[in-house]
Amino acid sequence: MAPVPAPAAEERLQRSDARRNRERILEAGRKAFAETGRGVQMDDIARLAGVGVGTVYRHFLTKEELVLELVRETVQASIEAAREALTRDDAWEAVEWLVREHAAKMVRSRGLRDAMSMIDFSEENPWHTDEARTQADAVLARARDAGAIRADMTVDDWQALMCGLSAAIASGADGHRQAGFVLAGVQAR
Amino acid sequence: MAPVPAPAAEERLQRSDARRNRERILEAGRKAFAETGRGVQMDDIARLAGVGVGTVYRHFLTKEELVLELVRETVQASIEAAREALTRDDAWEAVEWLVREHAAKMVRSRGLRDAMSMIDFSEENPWHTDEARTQADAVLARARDAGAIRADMTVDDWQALMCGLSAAIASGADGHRQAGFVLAGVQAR
Amino acid sequence: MAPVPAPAAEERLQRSDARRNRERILEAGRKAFAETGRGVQMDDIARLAGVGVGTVYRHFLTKEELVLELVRETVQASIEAAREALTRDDAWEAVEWLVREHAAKMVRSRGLRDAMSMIDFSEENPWHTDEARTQADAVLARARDAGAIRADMTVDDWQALMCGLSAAIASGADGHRQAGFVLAGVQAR
Amino acid sequence: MAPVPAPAAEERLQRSDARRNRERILEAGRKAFAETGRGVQMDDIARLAGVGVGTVYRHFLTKEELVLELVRETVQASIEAAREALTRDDAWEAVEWLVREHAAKMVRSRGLRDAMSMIDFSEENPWHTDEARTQADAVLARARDAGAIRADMTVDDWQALMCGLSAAIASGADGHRQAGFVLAGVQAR
DNA sequence: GATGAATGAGGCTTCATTCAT
DNA sequence: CATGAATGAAGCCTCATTCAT
Repeated sequence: MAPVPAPAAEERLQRSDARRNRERILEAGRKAFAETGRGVQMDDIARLAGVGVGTVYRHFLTKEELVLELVRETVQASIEAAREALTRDDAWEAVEWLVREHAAKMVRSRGLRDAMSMIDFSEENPWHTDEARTQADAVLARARDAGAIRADMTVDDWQALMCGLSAAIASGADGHRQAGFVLAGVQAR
Repeated sequence: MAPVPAPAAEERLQRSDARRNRERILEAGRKAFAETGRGVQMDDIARLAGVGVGTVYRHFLTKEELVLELVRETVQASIEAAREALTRDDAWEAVEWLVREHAAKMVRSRGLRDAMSMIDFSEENPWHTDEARTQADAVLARARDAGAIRADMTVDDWQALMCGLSAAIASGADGHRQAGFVLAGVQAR
Repeated sequence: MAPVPAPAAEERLQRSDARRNRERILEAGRKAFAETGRGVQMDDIARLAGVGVGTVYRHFLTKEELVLELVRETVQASIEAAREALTRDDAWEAVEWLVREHAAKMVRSRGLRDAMSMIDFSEENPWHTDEARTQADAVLARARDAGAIRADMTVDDWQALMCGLSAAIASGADGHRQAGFVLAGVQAR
Repeated sequence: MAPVPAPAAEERLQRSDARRNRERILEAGRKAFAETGRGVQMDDIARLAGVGVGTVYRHFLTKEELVLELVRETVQASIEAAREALTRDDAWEAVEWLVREHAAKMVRSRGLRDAMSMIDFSEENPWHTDEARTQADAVLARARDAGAIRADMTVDDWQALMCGLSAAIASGADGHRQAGFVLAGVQAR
């Protein structure tokens, strides 16, 4: 009787709008960090995204939440990179590719380092999640077993090295060269 | 050279007082950064130093000035470390000692990294001074010539590596291990 | 009286729907005030009512309108209570019943006091309408004439007393006891 | 040697300034509440006091702290009023004077009621302190023993009555008349 | 009509810096 | 010179209200 509109369709529409806005905000966040560094203000991000501040806060409860999400994306990409790396036949090449990928990512957005440093000691540091550590360790373990990298290298070592690499690049260094040093540092022998 | 007129006794007293205050403020700044990281407030530093904020501002025109001085000290120490390193007979040992010295310094005060990152792109970044670069290069050049480190390594590479090492340690990593990776990374072969 | 044209069946449906929604919103408003006090947000009320905020605004142009309606209901109930009271034979009993009724209502929803205080000085304070004052006065006049309550008591006194009683109860006091004090306060002698 | 200035004297000077500012802020708070009710903004209070917002926050950590202090003052006055009341020979007169004093205070600043309602359920509601309750009870106990007021009246009853009286007056009622009703309500018989 | 995402003015609070004592 | 109270611009966040779907 009462013509109930198919909610699924309608909801999905709304959601697609909202999802698009969310994406625009994250995109704005990335740009803003890249340009302004940790000094970014929520209002700036909102303006860049072309939405009101309220909308930013509808999608991210606090500034930290937004930053956290930005880092989560990076971590997620890192996890996927590790998976991708594992498809290589050569254990060392996998490690190499992983480092270069990370370096490339940081070169593309040096601001990410700032975002990362803002939550270094947050309870929910996405780098400390099981998945992030496990995926990285899969690459490391294979390389260790193959005798490609130092036998004593741990995930913690690895993550700290990536952190250092990020900082070096963020400070303006040449990503390719820094990646080279890191690789030479971890290689067996 | 220029014959500075001997200051009156009273003046000298004041000056020594002032110098002592300045030192206490810097010391407080070090502690404050170590404890609170980039969140330090001028009031905190003043309280730690046992002086009023006004006094802090008498010695340092702005917060950035104070931070800058903190970093300058680090850079100065680094310069002296390089000099000290050069007294070693072995070119590689000099490099090794320099890296470990830097790591040790950062372990002692992880907060320093925060101070350093606050002025990364300041016009007057003390790491970019001639003296800092020249001294470091002296150590590097000798090691390069001795075939101890990669032949293509530049001062820029080096400083970025130190920056990365600092960040890695600041993030909680084991200083000794990280230093090890850096050393392996720069070593020839 | 005025012969209203019978609305089309469809229209009537919509109206009954709308009326039902309106009632749900008011009910939600009551609950929300009871739970959250003056801190209620329009979104809370909407959620409680199971409708969107937009719907709340379709029925009430502003938050104040909604609150006003909540108070109007209370006032209306008070008017009807006065009518009911007048059916009692005993003039004092009528007064007593009226006070106890008010107290009971406030005990049931201490949040109402908050709603009431939000519009205390609104132009349209429903307590200030003729009907509210006249009905109350009918009870008072009879009691005055019967020598049951102080001869000098005005409607203004009465309404202020009810206001005070509400506040006392809202602050957590025992409704029965407070009603007792009010009654003793108005009784003749 | 170093001529240390008598700190006591200097400090007292500073403090007298600060104390004066604190007083001006409280005074401004009283006025602001009286004029604007609970809607007062910290900026308004600062402007009224002729100081910057920062100064307000130097003296009161949060808005609630300021409001709390405003209420504390009222409570303190109430405590002193109770002491004063006890100097009367007649137990009933003491009660009467206390009620009238409270009413007079609320007439002088109807806005106080708003301040009070803002912290009704705060953990530190100053009305709930031992001293406030004990002092009031001293007056009540004497009056109870003298048979001047209802034998069953508790401090809780009393405080709720004062709360109601405040609300009634704040709503615009005649303070003298309302006080009269309260007194009649508590009197024995 | 209903929905709820979007809006943005406005509120509270912080903190680098200034200045009267 | 030292002090620390005062300053106020600026940041984060809220919430009544609007409006596209």
